[in-house]
Amino acid sequence: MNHQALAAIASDRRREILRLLWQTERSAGDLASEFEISWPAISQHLGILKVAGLVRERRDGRHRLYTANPETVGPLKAVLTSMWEADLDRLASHAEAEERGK
Amino acid sequence: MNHQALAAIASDRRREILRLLWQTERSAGDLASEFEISWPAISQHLGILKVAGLVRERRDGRHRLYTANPETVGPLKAVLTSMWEADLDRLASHAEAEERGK
DNA sequence: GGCTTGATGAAGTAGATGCTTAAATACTCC
DNA sequence: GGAGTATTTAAGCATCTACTTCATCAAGCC
Repeated sequence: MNHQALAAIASDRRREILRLLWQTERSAGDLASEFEISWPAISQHLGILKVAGLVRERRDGRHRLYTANPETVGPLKAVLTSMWEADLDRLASHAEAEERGK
Repeated sequence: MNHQALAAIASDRRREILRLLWQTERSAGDLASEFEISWPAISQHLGILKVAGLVRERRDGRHRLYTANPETVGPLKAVLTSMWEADLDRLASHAEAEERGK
């Protein structure tokens, strides 16, 4: 565990990315299509996660495939899992509020 | 565990504060004397830690005494301990570098 | 080679963060 | 109640962060 890893998972966006990459390997573009922000933004987050050692990159033709690194993410699993649940709750209540606000 | 807690411990300074408060109860001023930054800066960090639920405040006369909240810090203990070690290592190597640089 | 697709790099910007100093509040003691 | 001490609040500033758009690079296809 290092500072960069902690800073990396302190960001909502990067936790979302990490959650997807924990489940399955994905290309940067595939990943970007899940979010409403630009490709370069995703690319920047991936760079931060990579420097922190939380994700691994593998090249396959013109794709770069990313996965969560079990070695480094493993020890954080408990924290991340509880955060992911909190994220989902938060998203749900946000959606409800939007609904009410209409 | 909530977002605020994670953001709170992502800061080097706040982890240092939390480390001191994990060991013993301290007043804000006592705490401030351990650092080279101003009292208000410490107060602001304490406010963030308090909102995150990581520290508790108790008033005693004209002092306000702070402690780490075992309920919320407990689950983070593993992460924090490893970070505290990393912090100490980092400080040590920083000091060495300073020494060499003279 | 030249075009297309997948992805990163570079430069700029708005908003958040960490600090500062100065002013205000809360409590005690006389 | 007035003075002094402990601490927070307010306002302002510099730096950092997350994002944007535009430019560039790398690999495969014809």
